[in-house]
Amino acid sequence: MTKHLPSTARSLPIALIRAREGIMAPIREMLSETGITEQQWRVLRVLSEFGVTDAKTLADRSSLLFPSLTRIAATLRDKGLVSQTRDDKDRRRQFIEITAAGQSIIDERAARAAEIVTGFKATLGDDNYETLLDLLEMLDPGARR
Amino acid sequence: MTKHLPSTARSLPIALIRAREGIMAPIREMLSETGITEQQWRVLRVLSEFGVTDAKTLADRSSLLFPSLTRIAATLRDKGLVSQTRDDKDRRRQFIEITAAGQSIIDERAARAAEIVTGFKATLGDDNYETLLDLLEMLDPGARR
DNA sequence: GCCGCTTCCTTAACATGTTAATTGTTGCAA
DNA sequence: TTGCAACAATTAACATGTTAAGGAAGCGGC
Repeated sequence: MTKHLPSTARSLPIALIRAREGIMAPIREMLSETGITEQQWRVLRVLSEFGVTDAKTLADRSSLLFPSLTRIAATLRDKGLVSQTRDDKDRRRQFIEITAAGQSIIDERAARAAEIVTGFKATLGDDNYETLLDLLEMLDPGARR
Repeated sequence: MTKHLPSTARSLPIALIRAREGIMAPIREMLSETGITEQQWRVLRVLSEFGVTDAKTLADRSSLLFPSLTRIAATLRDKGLVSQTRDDKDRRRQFIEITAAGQSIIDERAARAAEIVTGFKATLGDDNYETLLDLLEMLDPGARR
């Protein structure tokens, strides 16, 4: 008996990519004027929400692989948007903190970003929006216990 | 009145990334033994489903940007998995076709790939699976009319 | 202390994502 | 036919994704 692959039009990986493309387009447009990338924005968002964070936790919360975070942190540090400090108790570890300049970038765009989110909620409907988040969470290996 | 950003835990872009991560992990594992990447697999899938395809259409159906497709096509050609031919009527255009060797890679993994899809359907439930695809499609700018 | 193991982080190497500039063709209009 | 806009594809430059290897610091047993 043969198993058939789903048509690419109903392929979950492809659907996820396309949805992400649709979501990110307006966000990238918003960020284009700031000179920071989508991932850098994500890191700043997490730092703004949680405060000082060690690198491992930051990578996890930002959904970034460690090598990516290393590069992004260096870029953000060079731009003066975050600061890095070593943990004196465990000198392998590193803490990362958002600077005032970094926080400004978040603050100046928070309203616009919230508008974009509102737009998508309107597109899907509030109920569907929550349903979608729930279903996506079921596919997240980090969220399944 | 201030608009607040959603907590990163309920952020749609981040949820999409994490879901994609969960979906792709077993697929990447399956592909690791073949030496082809997830995107190369996607291109081969589309070519297998639609037959000879011009580059522009192929990029669209594979959800790849043109520069990425250029590189991937070159890689696949070097591996002997696709062939490229110029359009004689319009020498700007290019047709791409899967080779027998390329088709073999699809055929040999189709059953395993179908199993993986079945697994996710089981995780979500069939109804939720279809709901998820529908919701994702609503976010795809290419699918909205 | 020494050894080996683990953990946190960095580097390296290659593939892709993203935007912009460039090349080669085509089609059309002055 | 010449000139130019539009189009297909490539190339370039930089950032990130992904995997593997490497380096530095802690940890435990001897």
